[in-house]
Amino acid sequence: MVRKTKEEAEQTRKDIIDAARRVFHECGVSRSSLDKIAKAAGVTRGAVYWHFEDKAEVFFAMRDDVFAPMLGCTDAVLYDPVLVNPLDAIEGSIKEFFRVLEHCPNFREVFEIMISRCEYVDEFASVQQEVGRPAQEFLEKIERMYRLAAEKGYLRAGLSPDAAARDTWAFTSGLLHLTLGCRKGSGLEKEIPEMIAAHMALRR
Amino acid sequence: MVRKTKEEAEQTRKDIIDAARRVFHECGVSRSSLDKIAKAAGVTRGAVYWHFEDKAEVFFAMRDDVFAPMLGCTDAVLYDPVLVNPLDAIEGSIKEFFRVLEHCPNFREVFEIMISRCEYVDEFASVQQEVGRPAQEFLEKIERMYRLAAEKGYLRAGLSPDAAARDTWAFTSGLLHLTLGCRKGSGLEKEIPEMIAAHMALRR
DNA sequence: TTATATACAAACACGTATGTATGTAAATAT
DNA sequence: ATATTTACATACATACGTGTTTGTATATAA
Repeated sequence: MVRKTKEEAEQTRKDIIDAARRVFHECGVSRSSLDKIAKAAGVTRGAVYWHFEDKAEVFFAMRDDVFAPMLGCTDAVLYDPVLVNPLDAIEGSIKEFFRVLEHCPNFREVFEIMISRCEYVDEFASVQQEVGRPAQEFLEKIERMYRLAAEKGYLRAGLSPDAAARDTWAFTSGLLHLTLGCRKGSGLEKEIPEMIAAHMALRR
Repeated sequence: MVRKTKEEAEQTRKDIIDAARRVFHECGVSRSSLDKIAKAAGVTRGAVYWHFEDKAEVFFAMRDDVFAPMLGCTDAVLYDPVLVNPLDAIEGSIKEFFRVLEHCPNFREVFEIMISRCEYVDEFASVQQEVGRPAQEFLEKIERMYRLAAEKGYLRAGLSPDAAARDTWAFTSGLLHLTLGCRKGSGLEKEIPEMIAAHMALRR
């Protein structure tokens, strides 16, 4: 049998994305040939070329699958109305981010691919810009939260909300890279929540 | 003429490393064929294979060329006896790191290659571990400096030196990735010194 | 019910990267 | 002065990845 129903076809599309994530993670993006991916998904390159233009499009599909849900998770905490102190919201959302990263292998794999298994040149150069946008948005979100915290009197006296935001921004980025990159498997994950708590304690 | 003197041969070796840095930076490591590198250096692949085993060895040679000098630069400030306050030493050495990064294109290119133009799999998987060691050493160095600062009474009361060190560690890593990665060319470089100053001010 | 579009598999053509083997002129050792 | 390395350039064989084309059985539309 060759022809599949629409639902079956949609499933193979998902299978390909799933396989791509595994192969990208194991071989790196450039060494992941479409044939490897196809075989990992139990199909041939024909199926891959049917569903996607080329490897870059597979990559983008894989990324989009986890990026939006991840933002949803953290924003849910960041804007949780139960948290009256914006500093609690910031701390909670950053903790939530790393909690998801640790417990959801799919998310973790995609982030690891993007951080240390992909070369940002040519058709992937744009990825860096696209990663830059969420990073920029994160900065703007916590800037607003810090300003709110300052208005409500929760921010330590004498602290500039914008400076605090940029510091937290760099801290979070560094923590992400350290935990997924060079310090992977060093037990750093266990210390992350207290590092975040200590970071926030500095500005309370 | 084919045969060169020892000095000339050493020069072509350096030429190859120099060309490799440029090509790696432009094309990414995986798409940098040895032929591209050879042509950029004005030689053929024969010369490259004479001086190096394979591409990985070229990569490691290129990296070693800048890593040691960079550590020397930052340590010189970190252990400068003129700076009696260890917090000044920490602030100075981090600022020095980013100053060198901004003003020395060679260093900058190598760091950009390692951060966003190389896939850490297979023969390059070790690179991540090797990058992890300097990162670990940096953490230990500033831990000692923060403890010293605490002993001397320069550290803000109630602050744990180790927690402060880990926070600074993540902050520095994040700043590096943000300035070389997704936020490149966004004018972030100008703000770096004041971000570092603000970061350190939090613990004085 | 027949026609057509779909969802792939299989085959083809092409370029490109790699490692190695061979050739060679000049530097260096003897 | 001759022999032997050295420092490459050139040529060869092989493998691999890509994009495209063709074939085809079946789902779906008409």
